[in-house]
Amino acid sequence: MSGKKEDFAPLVPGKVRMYVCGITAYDVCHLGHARSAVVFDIIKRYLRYKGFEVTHVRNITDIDDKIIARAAKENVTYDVIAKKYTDEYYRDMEMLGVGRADLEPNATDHIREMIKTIQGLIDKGFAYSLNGDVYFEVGKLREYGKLSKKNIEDLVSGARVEVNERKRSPLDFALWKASKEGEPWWESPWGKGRPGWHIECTAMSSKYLGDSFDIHGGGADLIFPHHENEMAQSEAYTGKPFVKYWVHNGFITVDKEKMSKSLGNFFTIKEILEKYEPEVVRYFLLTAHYRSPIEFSDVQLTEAELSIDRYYSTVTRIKDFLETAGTTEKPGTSADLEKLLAAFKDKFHHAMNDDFNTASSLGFIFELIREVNRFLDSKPSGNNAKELVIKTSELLAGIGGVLNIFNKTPEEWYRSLMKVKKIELSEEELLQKIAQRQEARKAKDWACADAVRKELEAKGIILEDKKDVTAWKVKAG
RNA sequence: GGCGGCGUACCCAAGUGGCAAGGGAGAGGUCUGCAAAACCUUUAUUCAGCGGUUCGAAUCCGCUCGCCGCCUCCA
Repeated sequence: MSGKKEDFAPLVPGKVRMYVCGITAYDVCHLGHARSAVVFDIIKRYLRYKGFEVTHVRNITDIDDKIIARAAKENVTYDVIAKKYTDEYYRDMEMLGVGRADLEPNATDHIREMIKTIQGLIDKGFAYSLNGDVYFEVGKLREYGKLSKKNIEDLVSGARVEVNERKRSPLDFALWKASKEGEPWWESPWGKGRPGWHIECTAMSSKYLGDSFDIHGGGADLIFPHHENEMAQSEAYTGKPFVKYWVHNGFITVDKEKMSKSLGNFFTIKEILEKYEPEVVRYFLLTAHYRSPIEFSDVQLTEAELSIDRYYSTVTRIKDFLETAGTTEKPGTSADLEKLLAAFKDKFHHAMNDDFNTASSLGFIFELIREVNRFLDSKPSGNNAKELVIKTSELLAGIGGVLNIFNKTPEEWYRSLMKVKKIELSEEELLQKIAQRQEARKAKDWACADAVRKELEAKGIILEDKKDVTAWKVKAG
């Protein structure tokens, strides 16, 4: 609310109530929707990891102008559209590792609550009805504009709002809209109609989280008018502060411009997942701070893929070491690794405590990766060395668990890459080629061995010769 | 016009008062039959520019330039 970072202290100690604006189910989701979902998924996971009991509500708007328009165009009822795109949404989210919210209410299941809130606002003098519509009277709320830091005069003078002559002010916004011919409707004290955009969040958040709660989130483009109006309604209705911390994520940009439906410069999640592994997309979204804009490009996604590959390569190396390390105690150069291991969790917590700095956290992960690689390069052996390496891999997995990345085995990662890169080669064929090459290598027929490697490389497969075996992986990037 | 944000190496990016994380790319090296991976060295005496505050600023203040967002549906 202050527009600054503040120390976090929930209204009820140990419990966090969080409401995040979900989607309007009228079309498939693009990467911008994914960012918002991933950001709040991380916030929830981290708060839980820190021991808070989190109640997360994420609504789905299943009735609004765009849904109605789409339904009319496809000649189906609005609920068919809403259902279809809600299902698509869940499919996308699951791919990206975004968990379900605790409560995922639909607007149309809460018409009664909304009507009650609207009636209350009328009774308190904050709203008025007009030919079956009901409007919130912005001028009645002195603090209107405090979230988006706008004042009413500026808004009025700059108003590009379509003027409805009968509204008392052009800024007054609809709580209830009378239905036109052929539109879906619900019975109300003001006649047949449907709810305005903002009222569902007011009604549903108070139903599930109470009049005041801790965190309200959504994309930065929702600050005005949506969240401003939502807060106006809620505070006018309850007389209590609505939300303690507003959290808004920044945009995805394409050529520096906001990715959006209206500009048409968007990429759907589905499209992107045809070219990139889901984990790559999630990782990419964590490489910049959640409030910063993040530029979408193939270069960025490719770099994310390379980073993840570096992680899994190291995991493989760790696994090999644990399987083959001898029992003779040989310490290796472990000082730097031990130092970092000791400090690692604090560093991670510090970064995440500071407004969920995932980019910084990822940096620490790669510092640790380098240190463990250095340690392994020093050819240690024995149980102490193993323990250090085990501790490292547990730490890495633990952090990965909080961010919900790095949770595959390297084999799963490479299989997944094979699929997404459409490499037409079965694992069986691949192993056959490798065996063939091993024969050649045994016979020191280097030309033949190199030919096989070259052949596979052309298909996107990299071979790595180890002590007695040859491992394969998919070329990242 | 009002409000808000951003500008850090070749690219991405963290850092918001005490000698500039991390990833990618480039160059050289170690290792290897050759590779790959990994590691090492190297690439910002400097953080858009100009002033100011301070023992000390990328970090605070002021101005200038450039880019973007919101003010209308939008994650």
